[in-house]
Amino acid sequence: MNKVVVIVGPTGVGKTKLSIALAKYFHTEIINGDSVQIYKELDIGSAKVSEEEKEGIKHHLLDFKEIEEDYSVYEYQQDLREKIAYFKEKKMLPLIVGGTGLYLKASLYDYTFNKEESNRSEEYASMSNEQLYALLTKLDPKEANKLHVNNRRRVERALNIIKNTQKKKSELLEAQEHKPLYETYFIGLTLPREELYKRIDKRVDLMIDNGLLEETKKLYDKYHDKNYKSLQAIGYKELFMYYKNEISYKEAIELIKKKSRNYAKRQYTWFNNQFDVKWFNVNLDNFSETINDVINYLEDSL
RNA sequence: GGAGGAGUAGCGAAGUGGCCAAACGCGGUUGACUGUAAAUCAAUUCCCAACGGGUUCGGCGGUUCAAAUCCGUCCUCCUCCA
Repeated sequence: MNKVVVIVGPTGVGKTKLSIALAKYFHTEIINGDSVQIYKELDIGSAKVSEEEKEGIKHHLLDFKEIEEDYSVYEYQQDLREKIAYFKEKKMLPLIVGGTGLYLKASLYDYTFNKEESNRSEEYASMSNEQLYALLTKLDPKEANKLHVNNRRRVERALNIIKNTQKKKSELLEAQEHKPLYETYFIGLTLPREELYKRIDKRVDLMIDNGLLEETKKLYDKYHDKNYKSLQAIGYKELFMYYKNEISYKEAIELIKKKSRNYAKRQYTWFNNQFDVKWFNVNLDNFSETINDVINYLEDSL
């Protein structure tokens, strides 16, 4: 089985910095595992690596989709697997850096998506949560049991799958084995919660200093009448609300910080419960020590 | 110095004798996750050896079978008049 290294961790711990060091050490390149950094034009707000920070290391699956493109796990899964194969061919260690749990899980494990699944139907729009849930309970009780009535998005999705494939979603899932496809080493970076939150808050202020307002304003002028999902990302969504005069500037900034903190927490939940992660405490005063710890661990394990 | 108003859980804010450990919102914590995932959703949030118990509603004291709610007093804050 192919060996793959994945750097995970909440937003703002220093994954990017570590990834560059590892890429240099292992003479390899970096594959992005973040659902937002995939998009062009979302640079500052998504904390995308700058050219300078890259230090000449090549990045894949980064900054390559247009804002208006509808990219999802399905495409990512194909792209990432292709990349891993490409790395193998080049005899390079696939080094993935990312925070999007589902994208990684779906790609590194044997998740199967059916082509017909994707079409979304509008016919449910007028139905209440309860009605939708009742319908799902009738068509696929097992799936309904896993979902909460209020999770409308998921309930609708299950109904669409049943409609498009003529199969129960629960059956489609049960047919899969969820086995890992690669010998994956999950490296996790972590910080005490309070410390992390402070860093996240500070980083948002820093983004503003680095021109987040200019970046978002430009996007707003271009796309404000569209509803692209790429622009639902933290930072962009809130600033758009500000430009639309729905909230004040101060509220927007506070919201961005809060959403980022909430997101970091959700990332922990995912990584802790979905992957077998080897965690490393980040040494803020001496990051190279953290880098060394990781390298030592990988040298012993790989 | 005088007149009025206010002090409720981490914050905001209901409640004005029993159904109050105290609505609701925010924030926090925990969790779910197979095509919107930086999304969506759920649970929990005074303390504990927890289907039970212990302490709360600025402090102290009182009335009452029963108080966050009534009375007295003290403290703090706000507005107005001097």
